[in-house]
Amino acid sequence: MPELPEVETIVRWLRPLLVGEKVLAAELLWERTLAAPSPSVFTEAIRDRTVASISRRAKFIHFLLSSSPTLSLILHLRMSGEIRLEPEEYRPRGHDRLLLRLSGKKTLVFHDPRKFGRAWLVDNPAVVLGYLGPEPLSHEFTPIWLYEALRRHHRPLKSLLLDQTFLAGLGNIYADEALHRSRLHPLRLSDTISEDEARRLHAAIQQVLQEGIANNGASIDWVYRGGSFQNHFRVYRRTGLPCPNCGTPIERLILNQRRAHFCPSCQPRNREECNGI
DNA sequence: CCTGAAACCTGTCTGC
DNA sequence: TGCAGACAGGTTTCAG
Repeated sequence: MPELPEVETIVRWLRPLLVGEKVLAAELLWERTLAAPSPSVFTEAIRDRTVASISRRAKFIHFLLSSSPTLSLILHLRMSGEIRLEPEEYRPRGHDRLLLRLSGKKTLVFHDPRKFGRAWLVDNPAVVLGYLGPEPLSHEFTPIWLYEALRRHHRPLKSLLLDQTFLAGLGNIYADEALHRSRLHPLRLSDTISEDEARRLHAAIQQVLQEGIANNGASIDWVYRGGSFQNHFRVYRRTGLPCPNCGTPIERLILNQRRAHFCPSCQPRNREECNGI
C-alpha cells in the first residue's frame, strides 16, 4: 500500500499522539508478521518501554523506545498494512496482526489483510534500515548525485527508481508520476541520461513526493484512507485516458512484474537511447 | 550485476 | 447471480 508520502502522513499523525506513551503489553496475532526476534522475546522486551520518538525512513516507521539502551520497533506496511488507534478495551478483529496496549488508554493496531507487513524489534536500527539508498527529500539527494548514480548503472530508469538500495521510498505510483513529469520513458536506460535530464528527474521526484505529502498521500481502492493525491495522478492507473499535457492516450507496459504507465508522446523512447532492450 | 518468475497473502473487481 | 481469473500501493528468493 503505502509509499513514502503515505508513511510520512501516518508518522506525522502518530507522533504527537504516541510519543511519551508506555507500552503496557503486546499481543501478536499472526506470528509471521514479526520478523525478529521470537514472539516470546519480543513481548517480554517491549513491555514497559516508553516511546521516545517516531520517525520515517523510506517506507519504514521507526519507533525509538527508551530507556537505555534503546530498542527500535520498526514496521513496514507493505501492500495492505495500516495502523489504527483504538480504545484500551479494544478486542482484536479479523486481519489484525499485532496490538500494542499503551498507557493513556490507547491500543495501537497493526491491521494487515494480506499478511505481507512486517515488524522488527532490534537494538540497532541499521540492521533493518542499513541497506537503503538515500532519502529523496534529504540534502544528500542532489541533481549531481542522481546524475552520477544513474550513470553507474545500465538499467531501465523505472527499475532503478523502484530499487530501494538505489533511492529509498518511491513505489509504483510516485515512480510513474515522477517519470511523466520529467518526460522520461520508464524503459530509458539510466546511463544514457544527460545532466539536464537528471536534473529534471530529480526535480520531478521531489515535486511528486512533496505534493503527495501535502495531499496526505494517495487513497485507492479500500486500502489507506484520507489521502487525496489520487486526484492529481497524471498517468498512474490512467491507461487509455488522455495525457493532461498533450491529450495522447496513456499507455502501460509491464516492467519488473509491475505496471508502468506513461504518455508515449511526452515520454518518447528513441532507438538510440533504448539500445539493447 | 541484472532480469524474470515465483512466492508470500487476501480482497475486490471484471467479464463471461 | 455465480464463478473463474485478473489484479492490487511491496519485497525476497532463486534460477539463468
